[in-house]
Amino acid sequence: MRTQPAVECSIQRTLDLIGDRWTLLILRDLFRGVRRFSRIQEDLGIAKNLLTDRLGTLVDADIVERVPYQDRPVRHEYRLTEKGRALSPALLALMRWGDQYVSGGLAPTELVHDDCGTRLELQPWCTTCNVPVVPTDISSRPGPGRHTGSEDIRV
Amino acid sequence: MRTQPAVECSIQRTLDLIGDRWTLLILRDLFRGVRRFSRIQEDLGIAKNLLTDRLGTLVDADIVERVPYQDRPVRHEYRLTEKGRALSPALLALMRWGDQYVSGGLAPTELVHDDCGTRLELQPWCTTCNVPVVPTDISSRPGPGRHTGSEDIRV
DNA sequence: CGAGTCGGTTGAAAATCACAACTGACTCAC
DNA sequence: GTGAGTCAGTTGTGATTTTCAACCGACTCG
Repeated sequence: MRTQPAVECSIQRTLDLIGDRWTLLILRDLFRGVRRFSRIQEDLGIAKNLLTDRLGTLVDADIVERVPYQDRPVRHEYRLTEKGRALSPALLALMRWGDQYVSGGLAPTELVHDDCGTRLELQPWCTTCNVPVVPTDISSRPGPGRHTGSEDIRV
Repeated sequence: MRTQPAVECSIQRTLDLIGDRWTLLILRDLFRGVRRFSRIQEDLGIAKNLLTDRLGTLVDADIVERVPYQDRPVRHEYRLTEKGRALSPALLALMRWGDQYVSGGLAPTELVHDDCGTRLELQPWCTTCNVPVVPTDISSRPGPGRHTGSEDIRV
């Protein structure tokens, strides 16, 4: 268990929720359309009791919802909520990093823009200048949710 | 330990490397400029033996490098390599998600574009159409690194 | 009726983690 | 030159988590 109190950082808060060894993998399966307990379990090789526990946590956090897909016997599947779907940029960023640095630049799966078929990149975007922004052009500042004098992040 | 063989997915490969409870938090500290063993240790509240282990893994994976910052006694600090710095979009995406859904829309820390001060968003970008792309406009296809018939990802 | 499926629960063994104590190389104050 | 302090760890032990296998209940299908 974490001994420190939660710091004023959304990365920490996020990882406290979904940052364990299995949760992001479960979410990836849900994005892929693998929504049933047994399918996820065999796809990931996760222990059943852990999958029960992790899905419960995700449902409690409103990232995933449990919806019945049949009666007699009633059985449920797990679907991403809007909050869960909002994690797609994070998953995509992890995937693109893995493509470049773990899979040797050869993506096992590419994501493409429906309209034109172009392979998608993921980068910070400035909505004012309407240009992509590289890490060296980024600064940080305290936001409206800042309560204490914690340090800034440089990316 | 994972019982399944690594599947053809860069998310899984990435999470096998950095997807444990502490590693992304350590990387966040390195992005923030917290680079010394004892500073990271007290900032995160991680056990020292675990921090030793995680930093070793990151150095082995060439995500972080161990560089001396003084002699007598020689001491080292940990710096992100280019491979490590390339994780910034993933950290940023997790941070933005946390801002919106865990910190109640109030970001403790905002990232801004140096040139204009606009708060940064992170979204998939189509370099051909020169427009941001929403999840519903994304498709997936097997990429050059695909070896087996694994399933596609929908984000 | 018997076998099979799905979505779990339970219990025990194995792995991992947290915490405290200790170490080595060195500095700095006295 | 002794004593306290710092930094970056290592080691040992007990607590927590994870894994693995077995079992269960509700139901369907043959």
